[in-house]
Amino acid sequence: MLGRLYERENCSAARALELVGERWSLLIIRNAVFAGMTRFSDFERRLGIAPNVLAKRLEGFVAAGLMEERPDGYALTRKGRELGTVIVALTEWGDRWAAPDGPPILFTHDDCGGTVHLTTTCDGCGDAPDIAEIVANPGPGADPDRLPGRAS
Amino acid sequence: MLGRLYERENCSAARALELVGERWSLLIIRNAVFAGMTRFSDFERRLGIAPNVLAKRLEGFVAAGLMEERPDGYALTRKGRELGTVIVALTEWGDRWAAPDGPPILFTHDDCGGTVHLTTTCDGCGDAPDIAEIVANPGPGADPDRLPGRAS
DNA sequence: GGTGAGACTTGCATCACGCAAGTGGAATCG
DNA sequence: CGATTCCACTTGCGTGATGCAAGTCTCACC
Repeated sequence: MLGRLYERENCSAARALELVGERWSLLIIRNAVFAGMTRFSDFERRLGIAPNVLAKRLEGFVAAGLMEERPDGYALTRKGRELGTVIVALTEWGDRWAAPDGPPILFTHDDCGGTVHLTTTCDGCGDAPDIAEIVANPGPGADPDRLPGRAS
Repeated sequence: MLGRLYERENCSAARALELVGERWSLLIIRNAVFAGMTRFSDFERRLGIAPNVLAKRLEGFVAAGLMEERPDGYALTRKGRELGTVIVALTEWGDRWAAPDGPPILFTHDDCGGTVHLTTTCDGCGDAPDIAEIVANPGPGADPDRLPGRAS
């Protein structure tokens, strides 16, 4: 968890980054979600992360409800597991723009073995709008004094 | 750009985090993508970010090809704009798990005004698999010595 | 010319991360 | 049973990152 929060931000992405925006956090979550990792020494060895940093991250995940401490390690909660979507989004972006040798990792559907991608879906017309066609608007929890910018 | 890279990681998410994993980075990108922000002082004022940190971030984004410097400010490239998907993913996660007052921001389709969500799509069966049904496998750019974990 | 705004730069203090060594407990082996 | 190994951290310290405040330079406007 970030030492100094993004307090002026009325935005769920900022809330999310307050929990997982520190160095190593999303890589720990990635290993938990997609490699089924639970044990301290596995995270430490595989990531090459310092044990004091890892301990602090895991403690923060437990406090934030992303993980629970068990006798055999740290288990993701549903809250924590659903950060998998963020990992997939990062991976797909990285595949497209930062993977000169092609995608190192492919996400597949456990049931049928098909390749899984993220897509946008419009509830109105059913299209899959490009990012350039998506605009941000205030929602039910909006605080007019704390908008990220010209969200109009 | 992270001072110390995730060199042992053969994973596009890690490559992405090397570019945008620092404090403030994704919030800057968010404001650029969804609020059309380009000017230094707007980023600085709206985010409450220190000018030396902001200058360093923007310089890094230009070097990484996420933005281009223009007479009127910093313009996103396509590479930079497509990080919008990551912002949407973070926002949706935050809406679900960290927005007690409801979603502050709703993403809508510019054309029809419908609400936009991210969904998974399986290329094999057409379903929208839950995260728990998605597994990570080595892809074309995989280096067997540098896998995030039991990616099998 | 004076003023104000924008785009940064600089200097310094505090915090975050990395490294290495260490501790304590549990399990295994001879 | 003692020695060894492994695991889960903790501790102390140095380096790098961030935040704050003041500053400089340039440009536009009056």
